[in-house]
Amino acid sequence: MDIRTACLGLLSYGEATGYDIKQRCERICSHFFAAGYGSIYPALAELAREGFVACREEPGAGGQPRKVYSITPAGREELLARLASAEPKHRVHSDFALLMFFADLLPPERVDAMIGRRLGDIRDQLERLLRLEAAGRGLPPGIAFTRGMGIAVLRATIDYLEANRAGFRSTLASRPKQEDHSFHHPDTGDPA
Amino acid sequence: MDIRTACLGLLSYGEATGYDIKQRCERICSHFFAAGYGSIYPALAELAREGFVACREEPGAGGQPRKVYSITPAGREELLARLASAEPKHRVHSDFALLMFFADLLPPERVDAMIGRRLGDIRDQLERLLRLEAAGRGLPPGIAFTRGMGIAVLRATIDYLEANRAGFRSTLASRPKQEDHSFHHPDTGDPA
DNA sequence: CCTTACATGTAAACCGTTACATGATTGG
DNA sequence: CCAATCATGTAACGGTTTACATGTAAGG
Repeated sequence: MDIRTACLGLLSYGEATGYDIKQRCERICSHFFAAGYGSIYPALAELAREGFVACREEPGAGGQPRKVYSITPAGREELLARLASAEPKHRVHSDFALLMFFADLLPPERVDAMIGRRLGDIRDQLERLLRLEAAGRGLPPGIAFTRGMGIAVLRATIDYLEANRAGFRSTLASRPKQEDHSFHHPDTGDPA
Repeated sequence: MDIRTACLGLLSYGEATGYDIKQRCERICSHFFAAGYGSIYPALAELAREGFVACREEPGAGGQPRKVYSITPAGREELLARLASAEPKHRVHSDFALLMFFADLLPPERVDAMIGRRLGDIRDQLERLLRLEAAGRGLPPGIAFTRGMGIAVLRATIDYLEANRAGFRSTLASRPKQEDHSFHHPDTGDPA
């Protein structure tokens, strides 16, 4: 699903500026979706060109004009169509995991430090999601569902990292460099 | 981290053809990294040009030549340098979650069906990771660590989905369409 | 006979991220 | 005075996906 659809969807929850959309994303769906201004503004401009959103100009804080976008009936229809034809893909791209994957090529302290930093990031994300309920009572069902899913995954990750950090570190320390642990011949897995 | 580095890393575990690399990826790190042939082959060609991998041609099954790549000492050095300077980013892009996020715009049966399909995918992935240990005894520490992390996250997701599927469905059914659940005025969260 | 697995590669299209460019206001 | 917040946008670059192009061998 592209960013245009996501913006349209976010706008189905109420009008917003490009800036607002980014903030909303970060607050409520940063655990499975991210977008930068460089994607959002052009997306909004195109949606406006296509008539799926309307734009109203307002003087914002400081006298500079701000563009408040709202979804149009045509936009709602389009959103429904796009959601109906979207495939529910799911992909994770984790350099953190990749680095852990090659951990025996790195100094154990660095690996441990990375785990520490990652734990910090995850805890921040988790707190953000927990705060979300405290503030917005009676969240829309979709938002509550994805929030719960995020919390479950984040907690599981924290638990795993905390439970295995020390053991991983000592395993790495006791086996300084990547010795020849076979991984090529039987190609790890199938009967072949 | 780009695909070139990832290929170099995979080759640090033993020589392989482009085809092998893709299979390995799918078997052991598909839960946090993916690459298609269209990325792998050019990556390998460039690494060879730079002298980080060596290429040996062999007659493969069927008489067609296959190119077996192996990492060179220069490649090992380069890999170390790249891993040392890599930032441990982590990003999830989930259209599945996005669709759940906008669930009240979709027919409840479709939402439920998507959850069912997703559960199937996750269970397949989980099984693949579980099989990995049964086959390759004594996995390298990094691989064992990321495998464990994947299993933990996958299990947590399955548990969440199973526990909340029915409730989500009935919530959606009892509230047919996106009524005006405010999400704009207090902007969900902070004191502003 | 047909499909799956093995095997390699190119080119174009599509998308998104990053960096750049600008500017006012508020609070420390 | 400096940093942060609010606010909008463009352009270049980098990266991946998809489609195209080709061919053998084994198994059902």
